[in-house]
Amino acid sequence: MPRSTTANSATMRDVAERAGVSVATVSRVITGAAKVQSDRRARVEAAMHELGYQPNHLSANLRNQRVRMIATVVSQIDDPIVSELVQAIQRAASQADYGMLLCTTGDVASTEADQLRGLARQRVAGVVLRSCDPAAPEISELLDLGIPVVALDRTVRDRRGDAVVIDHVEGVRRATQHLLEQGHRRVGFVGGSRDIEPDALRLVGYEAAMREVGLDPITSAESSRMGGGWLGAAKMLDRHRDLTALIAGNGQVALGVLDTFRDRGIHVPDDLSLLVVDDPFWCGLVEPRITTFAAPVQRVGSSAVRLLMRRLENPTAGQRQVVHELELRERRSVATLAG
Amino acid sequence: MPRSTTANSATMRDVAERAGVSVATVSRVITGAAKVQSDRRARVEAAMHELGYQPNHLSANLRNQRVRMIATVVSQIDDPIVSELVQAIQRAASQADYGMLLCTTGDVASTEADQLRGLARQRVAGVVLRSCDPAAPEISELLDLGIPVVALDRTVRDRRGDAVVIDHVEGVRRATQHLLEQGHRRVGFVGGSRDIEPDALRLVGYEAAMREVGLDPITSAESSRMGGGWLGAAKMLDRHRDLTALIAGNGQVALGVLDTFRDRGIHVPDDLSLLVVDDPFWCGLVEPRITTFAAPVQRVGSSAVRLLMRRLENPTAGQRQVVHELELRERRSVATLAG
DNA sequence: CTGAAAGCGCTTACAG
DNA sequence: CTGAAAGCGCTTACAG
Repeated sequence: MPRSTTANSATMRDVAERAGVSVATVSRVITGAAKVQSDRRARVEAAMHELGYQPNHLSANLRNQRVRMIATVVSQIDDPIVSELVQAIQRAASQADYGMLLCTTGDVASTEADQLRGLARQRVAGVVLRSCDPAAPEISELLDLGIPVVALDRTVRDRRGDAVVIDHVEGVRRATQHLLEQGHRRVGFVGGSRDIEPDALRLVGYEAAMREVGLDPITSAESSRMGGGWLGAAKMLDRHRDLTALIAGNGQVALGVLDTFRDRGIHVPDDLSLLVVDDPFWCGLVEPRITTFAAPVQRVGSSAVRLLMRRLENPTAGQRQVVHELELRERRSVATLAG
Repeated sequence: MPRSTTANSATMRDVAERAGVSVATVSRVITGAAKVQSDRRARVEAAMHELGYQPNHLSANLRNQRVRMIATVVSQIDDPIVSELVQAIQRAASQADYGMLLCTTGDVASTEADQLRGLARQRVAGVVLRSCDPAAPEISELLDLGIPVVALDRTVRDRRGDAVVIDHVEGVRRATQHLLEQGHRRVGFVGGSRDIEPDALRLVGYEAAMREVGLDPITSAESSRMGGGWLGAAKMLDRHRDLTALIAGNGQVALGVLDTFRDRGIHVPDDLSLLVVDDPFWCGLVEPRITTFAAPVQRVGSSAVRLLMRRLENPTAGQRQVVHELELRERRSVATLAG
């Protein structure tokens, strides 16, 4: 008869009694942390089976002062790029035998702070943070508790954490150069909000490339969502009728840009060339397939988990930063202009 | 000087000492579970602040025998429908002050079993399960432990759990009727795999609607992914040259169907009408915008969390099932045939 | 290799 | 309203 107070749930103690061994031995069998005589091991395994024993990690967590879970904090996941990223993180975590807690912030700093505070209380093993508030004190509190934080794609002020960096400036610089090489001169950049770090950096990369060849940048930065792309493209096309190519600063904005194109009956690439930064799945499926410059999202996600796991194993390891570059995925949305 | 053994982390005991009260009082202040004299309360709050105290849920979890986390188990999230669903679940959980653990199974039964076993060990508060193996014994083990399981969109054999059901049969029956009402007779259904419950049910709904009016069903069920739609549509178009409309059985399959259309230069809706079951965001954005029949995904997600919360509050409540219907979102991909 | 025992940091019945 | 104490179910140094 189990003595456990939790309804119909055997404990290690029940198993130990049934197998005629100590709870220490049962624990050793389960964790595999130490050798146990094979006949005792067999008795323990039989007892576990007979009792339908399910280990209770709650107590192990307390004892070990850690949960085998990492947290991923992002704005929202109903953006194909983000869900691809989260998926990659989840897979990598799962392979390392860690669960993944998903937190969304809607890019609202106070929500992010709430989430981070909750993660501290839960003592998650680590957090992958695509932050909207680099200076949040909650980040430091996590670090103070010994919970590693990996900054993903967005800087964090507290420099104790590792980081996965995407080189947006250089990537978009090269993206712009790609258009210039195809003979385009009047190239506009419909970007996301300047308040969002990667979007701001992309704008910088574009401007750099244009200025390097003595051209005036033509930019818009309404918002990082679809509506911003729609509005930005509309205004830009009104003001600059001689544009031959547009760069959409991210996947959401690109959807809006395409909407504007449709409103006006603009055909890609005959009327206007289009290059998208980021490569959501639909860019490879629409007609015409869209040329993109994109980070290797899967690898970005697994890098983050790798950094986290490394620090979990060695909390005092030197601070590390992994940089990923954007890569050209050439498709059919960019026309080559005659000399 | 804190006595805690965990590095630089104050415990309730440290707070109690500093405030000159018992740990019980500190606990009462934090949980708000009982009244505390206001001056003592103030002392406790001051002490917490001075020590930078962060409550440690690990111990509370053990004591309470539950974590304030629910788990969501789905195949993968890089499908817009699934990420929308997961997002909705995450939001609803967050509003109820629960965290959300995300598990993906790739629709592989053994992976799902592993995940469920892990959730049992972690003693999550509840699980929202879009299962690929209705008969998995791990589901019963969760229920045995008193962990509520809500079956989402896919049946679970163990009938102790609540369920959120989507009425695919009736929905697709009506979708098919919608096409018939527009004058179509030769309507094909490019569905997902018959091994996946919702896809199988959708096929049934289509066949029912066709037979009701004395028409022969024309179906394909290659796989539930994009490739299945591509192949299925190609074969079907080869064999049935007189088709006037196609139904794509889910969003992934629809992408493949569109690929086939592009390969063959088929224009929607002039050459062929298209109706998609499910409404991933891109259906409202492509040209022409695609008419769909879809479940209210947000509400499906929040229903699941509501059922879970209800059962958490009252574990012995009667078993409940919430049914959602597919709704028509009429756009421009279906032509009306004369006659 | 094995067991008795301490302890992880909370919460809550119990007594006052 | 408050405190002392038990206990949640494990893991692991310690002694043998």
